[in-house]
Amino acid sequence: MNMKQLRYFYEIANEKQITRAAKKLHIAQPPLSQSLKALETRLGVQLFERNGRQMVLTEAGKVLYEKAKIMFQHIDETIVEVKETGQGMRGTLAVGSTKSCFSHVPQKLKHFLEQYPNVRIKLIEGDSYFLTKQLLEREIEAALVRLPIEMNGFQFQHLPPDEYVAIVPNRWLRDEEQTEITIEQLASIPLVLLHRIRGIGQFEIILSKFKDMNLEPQVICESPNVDMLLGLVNEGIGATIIPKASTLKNNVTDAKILQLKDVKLVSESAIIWLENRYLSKSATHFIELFK
Amino acid sequence: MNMKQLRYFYEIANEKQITRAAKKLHIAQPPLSQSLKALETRLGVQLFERNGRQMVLTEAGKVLYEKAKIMFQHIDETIVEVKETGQGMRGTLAVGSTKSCFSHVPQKLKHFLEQYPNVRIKLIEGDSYFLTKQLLEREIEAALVRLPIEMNGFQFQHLPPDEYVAIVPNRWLRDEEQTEITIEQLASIPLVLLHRIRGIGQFEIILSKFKDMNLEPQVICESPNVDMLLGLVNEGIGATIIPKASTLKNNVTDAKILQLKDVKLVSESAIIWLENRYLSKSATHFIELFK
DNA sequence: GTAATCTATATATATTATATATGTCAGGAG
DNA sequence: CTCCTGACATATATAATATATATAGATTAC
Repeated sequence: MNMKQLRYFYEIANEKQITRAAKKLHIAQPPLSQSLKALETRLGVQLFERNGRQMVLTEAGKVLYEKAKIMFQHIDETIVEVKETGQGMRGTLAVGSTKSCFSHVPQKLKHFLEQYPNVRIKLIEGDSYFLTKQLLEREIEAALVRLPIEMNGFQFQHLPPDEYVAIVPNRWLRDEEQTEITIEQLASIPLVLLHRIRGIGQFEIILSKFKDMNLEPQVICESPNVDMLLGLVNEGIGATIIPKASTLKNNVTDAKILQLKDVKLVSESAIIWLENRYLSKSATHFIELFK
Repeated sequence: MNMKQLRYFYEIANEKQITRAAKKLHIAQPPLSQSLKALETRLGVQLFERNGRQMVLTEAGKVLYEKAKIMFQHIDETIVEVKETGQGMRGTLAVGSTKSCFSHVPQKLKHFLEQYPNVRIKLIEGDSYFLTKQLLEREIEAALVRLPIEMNGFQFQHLPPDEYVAIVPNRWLRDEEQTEITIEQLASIPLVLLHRIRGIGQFEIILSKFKDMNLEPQVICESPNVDMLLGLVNEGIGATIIPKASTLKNNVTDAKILQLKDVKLVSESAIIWLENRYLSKSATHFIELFK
């Protein structure tokens, strides 16, 4: 079925006259007569009664008229939805974040949803390796990860730098008011550290700091999961060194957050996405928020 | 929006490749590329990601794909419904009948509905004048009426002829076994007779029979409504002369149906419809049953 | 009965859709 | 790494379709 023919038919039905409909449609009358005839021939059905100069819908014509009305509505809706989706005003945006970067997410997400209330967010969590794999498989469009990572094929936008802090169980603290700790002191406490499953990352950077000072830390546990580490710390099993933003409101309970005194250890994180690939407007808008 | 473009888009989405879609659509590849581009331009939205040789739907493309699927279904349904309505397989058929002709209706209607189960019948009742008016106003497409009527502008099909009978209350009957009555006898009984609101009809024909025999009937009441007449007869107020088919199963209770002995009085009735006007296929089918 | 007005038809023209030929780019084999 | 294959994109030519103009036929109003 041809949309133009259908719209012409619809206008004739509204105007009950071919000539008047033609004027409304800004075309001449003969092509409109022909168009109607062509439609009737294709459907094998008479759509109008022609009594002299009166054009009255037949039963079949009435059916088509009602159906056409619905169809036009549907088309209009479709156009709006498709356009809005294309402009990132609507649809689903899938993004990922490592646990240690998640602290950046809530605020940005809030701003994003204020601006684009019809966009639905799909959030997934995982380590950098998993997230880059998800990116390549197009399961997500952007991911927040800790640097360094292998950046080949990705574009990125740095997040605000994030100082490392030590989380030390109360039993190793000298006094209540302590706010700092040295690397040397940390070397004497059992450590549980972040370590991604594969590739180099923060783990190696932290160890190098000890090595620079000829210290040998007691690493008793490593895990890619910040929550697990903090669980161990809260149990008093050991201390950890993590980016400050990884400490959320309620995940440090029986330990204290201390600044590193004699070293400047900064964690770089970034939002990354695939290079030279289609990026949805929603994703573009989301990434924009981090600039 | 253009249906052809939409169907092309849909096929590309299915085949995930323009070349393959073009083969399925029996067109060359370049016009298909152009068609897609034109659609994207018109919507102002990218519908596919083109990564090398891969064609993957964008978010907006997915939206359009799903909407298109629904739209095609709707179109298919519409075509079937419109065609069926045009062929009289579906829709509403409005017909009218006088009360006195109604006895013809139930059986025919049964046959009709067996053959066209998706057609809905709208039945109205009224006198000939009302029904012809309804025909001219296109409220009904056919009507069963008693003849004679003014046939200008109508086509008709005769119904089986119908003998007049007398309905006489028990109090005027000589014996239980009586099955006939003469005009002369009827002239001595008060009569309640059918008489349409305007125009000539059966009333005049019946009176002429009395006049032919130099008899003066005692017409105490006339009405266009058979049921009213029979109500009066059943109350013993008078006798009546009506076509036999007007007596239904349960509307003659305290009176007896007697044949007219010395005159042959036959009522002609017909199904009538507008001449030189569009007649729906349903109506055509219905009228066909009376041939 | 005649003028006015509407639909239908015939033919010409403009627009659009499609085909052919060719260019460009990405991915895979040697 | 280079060449080859296969896919999409572009340019141009041709076919199909839609539209316009002119005109005939038909019906209503005066």
